[in-house]
Formats: sequence, structure tokens, C-alpha cells
Amino acid sequence: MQLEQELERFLGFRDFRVGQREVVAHVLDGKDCFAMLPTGTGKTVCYQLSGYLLDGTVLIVSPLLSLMQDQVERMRANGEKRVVALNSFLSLQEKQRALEDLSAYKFIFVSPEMLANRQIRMAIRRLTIGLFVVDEAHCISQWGHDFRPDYLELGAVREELGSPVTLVLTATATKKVRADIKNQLRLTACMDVIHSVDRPNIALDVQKMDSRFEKQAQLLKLTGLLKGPGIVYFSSKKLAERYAFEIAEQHGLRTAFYHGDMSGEDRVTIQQQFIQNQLHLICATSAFGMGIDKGDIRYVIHFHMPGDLEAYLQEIGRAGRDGAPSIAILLYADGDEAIQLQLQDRDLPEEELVHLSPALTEQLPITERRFLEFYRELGLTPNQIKEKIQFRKRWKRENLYTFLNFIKGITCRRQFVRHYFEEEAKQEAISNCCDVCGVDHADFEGENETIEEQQDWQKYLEYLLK
DNA sequence: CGCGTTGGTCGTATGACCAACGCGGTGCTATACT
Repeated sequence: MQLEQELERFLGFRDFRVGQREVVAHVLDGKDCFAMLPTGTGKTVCYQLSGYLLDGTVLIVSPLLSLMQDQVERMRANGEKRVVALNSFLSLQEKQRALEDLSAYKFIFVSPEMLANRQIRMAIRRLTIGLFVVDEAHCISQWGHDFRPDYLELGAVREELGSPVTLVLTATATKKVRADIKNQLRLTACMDVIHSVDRPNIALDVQKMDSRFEKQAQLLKLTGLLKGPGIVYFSSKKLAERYAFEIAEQHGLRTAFYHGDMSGEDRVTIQQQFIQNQLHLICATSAFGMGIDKGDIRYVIHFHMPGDLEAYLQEIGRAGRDGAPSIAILLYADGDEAIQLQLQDRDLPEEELVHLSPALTEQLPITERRFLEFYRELGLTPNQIKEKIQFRKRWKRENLYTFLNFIKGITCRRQFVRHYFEEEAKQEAISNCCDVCGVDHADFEGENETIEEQQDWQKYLEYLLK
């Protein structure tokens, strides 16, 4: 068919990558499509090319401001001027102007929160939406149920816009999560384009430690041996900061930390430095990573475990996008799950709070408050809300314990992952598969590239002044 | 939950000990004011 020609004509690529062609074909056929494609497959191409080949506007729901800005800039750099991001980066005047002239844009990026705004929705309703895209759709299931409830309104918004053809994009979602997402978006008949989450070039290494001290020592040892660039994930902002300095000092590496308390400006700087190879490694919380377009990340270490296997795969999936051998190392000491258990509990309100009066609900911390208000506005009874809380708590806890089974397991890690995602078992042997099958660590060790010293004193000064 | 920090006590060492406490992650938007 001529889709290849269109691809070259509009985007300048010769060939489709895995899954892209199928997705575009479904969309052009007027079918809703759930696409689960590996990280780095260029999910953007799917909606961009579809957009050029169909009538109407492409509306893309995106979870992060930085991600939107990034996509907009990239598309503009490729010569597409009819693109805009409706978000809080726009001044009031810019926003008004954009809304008045919305039909001038072919691609509109928007956050779920913006779509909750009536004025915005009214403006969008005047358009013909040719394609409704939900990017990083696992966020619906991962965040929508607790701290970003507007994600749960997307189904209603979609219907309000006349149920346009919908494209759902993500890299990691189990069957259970895919069903949840479809349910939330009110998608009934939907074509699935599902590819494996398994990334054969990433060695899966779980290292069980006897104590925290051993874990600390191992982290310092590993960061000295491994060849970067790398990411180390923590569940604590304080520790991310501390180790960024300690590792830099001990190994003479250029490091930085990254977490949600930093200003947008600082976050952009660090991200750019990392992408442009100005840093050997980043010590980060889960705030870091989504939308990071860097091919040559060679290792991802977890000093703390994330809350479930999907989050883990998301985070390690940032390694080895270029296809070259990379390693994911998870350091685990007994009881590490305590932090995750605690965080999970904090997300959701205590069950008894469903009976709280609206006035008292306002006094609650913001996430708990919004959870309750959201379901009350939907007209749920206290008992129904209580059931939601119980269901959600159980869901999270079960996922955490399954992840623990992965960590404590004694079978091939890769087979475990494939089984968890209900994929077929892998037949062919993989070199450097996992710690159970055997990993040659020497393959991932080596001197880090030297980085020109520049403005180091500036960073140091900033640190001292804090 | 369990770790690390804080702060009180002891009673005279400028530290040592222990109990109590608090911390531990993810993002959007709106709007007022210095």
C-alpha cells in the first residue's frame, strides 16, 4: 500500500517501526485503537501521520507540561506550524487568542485538567475532531484513581465531543489495566495493537542485600564500576540529593539530582544536561523520566523499589532505547516495601472519612479531599465511595505483592514479566538475560567518558547557598 | 512499617544513651498580591 509513501512524504521516514503501520491503518479505517508499543518506537508518528491523512483536528491529551512543550517544539522544528498546547504556560491573552482561532490548528495538545474546564471544552466542541489521542494512557489507571481525578472524566469528555475516533497510546499496561483504561474512556469496540513489554537488550538483575548498609555500599560500588549514562531511582527526595553528591565526590563523576520539589527551570536544565551528555548519572525520584528522549542510557539502578511491576518496567525501559546492551539493577533489602505500603495508604482517604461533611472534607489533604469530592459530585453514596476505596487499596496492594514475588522469585525474571503481562513464554536464549539465568556484569562496566569541566563552581555555589 | 533525626537527661565526660517523633512519591490549574 502507499502508507509508506505518505510516511516519507509527510515525516521523511523510510520505514515504519514495529506496530506503527497497523495503528495508522486502523485509525484511518475509522476504528478506535489501543496501541501498546515499546518505548522509543515513536508513538508520535502514529497520530502525526494519521492526522495528516484524515480530516479534522487532532486532539492529544498529554500528562505533562514538559512533554507537551517538547512535542510542540519538535513538530514546529519539523515545519509544522499549526500546533498548539493549551496549558498554563499560556498567558491569559495567549489563551484567549488561541481559543478564538482554534480551528487554525491541526494538532492541539491539552492536559486532562484543561479539558475539565467548560470554556475550553466549548471551544473544542466547535471543531471537528478527527482524532482523539490519549498519550501515556497508563496514567489514567495509575494516577486517575487517586491524585489526578480529571483523568477519569476523559470518557465523558470524549462522548461530549461526539465520540471521535480514538487512539490510546502506552508502553506498559497489563490486560487488567487495559480493561480499566478502555472502561474509563468508554471504548467498547476497539482494535488492539499489542506488542511485548520485553526488551531483550536490557539485562534484568535483582540483587538481594542483607541490610541497608550493604545496599548503600553496593550502590557506591556499582556507580563506580558501571559505564553510564545511568539513572538511579529513589523513593526519597532527600536521598536522591544526598547520593548525587556522594557519588560525585567518591567517583569524580558529574551527577545531578531530580525530583518534584525542584523548580520547572531547574528540571529543564538538568534534563537538557543529561540528554546532551553533560552528566554521567542522575539520582531521581519517579518524577524523572517520562518523555526523556535519550537513546544511550546504559543502566538504571533502583535503590528503592517502585510500587508495582509496571512502574518498574516504565522506569527501566528508559535504558537502551538505541538497542545496545544495557542493565537494570534492583537493590532489595528485606522490608524495603514498607515505604511503598505507606505511600499507597496515604494516597487514599480512610474509609470512615466518606461520612465527613463537605465543610470538614475541605480540611483534608488535597489528594484525599479531591478523591471524596470527585465521587460525591458523581452522586455516589458514602457506601459506594467506601467500596471504591477498598477496591483501590486492594488493587494497589496486590500489585505490590506481585512485584515482591518478582523480586523474591527464583525463576527467570523475563519469563515472570512475560507471564505477568500474559504474553507467551520466550523460546530463544538471551545473553545476559537476568540474574537467575546469569549476567556477566563485566559487559556493563567501563570507564565513563570524560566531560569537560564547565561551570562546576556554579553548581557548587548553588548547593552551598541552599 | 522502619529508618534517621531530634531532643531530653544524665550530671560533669563538652559526650553517651534512649525514647519520641516524623518522614517517605507522582501534576495539573487558578488567583491573589508584594
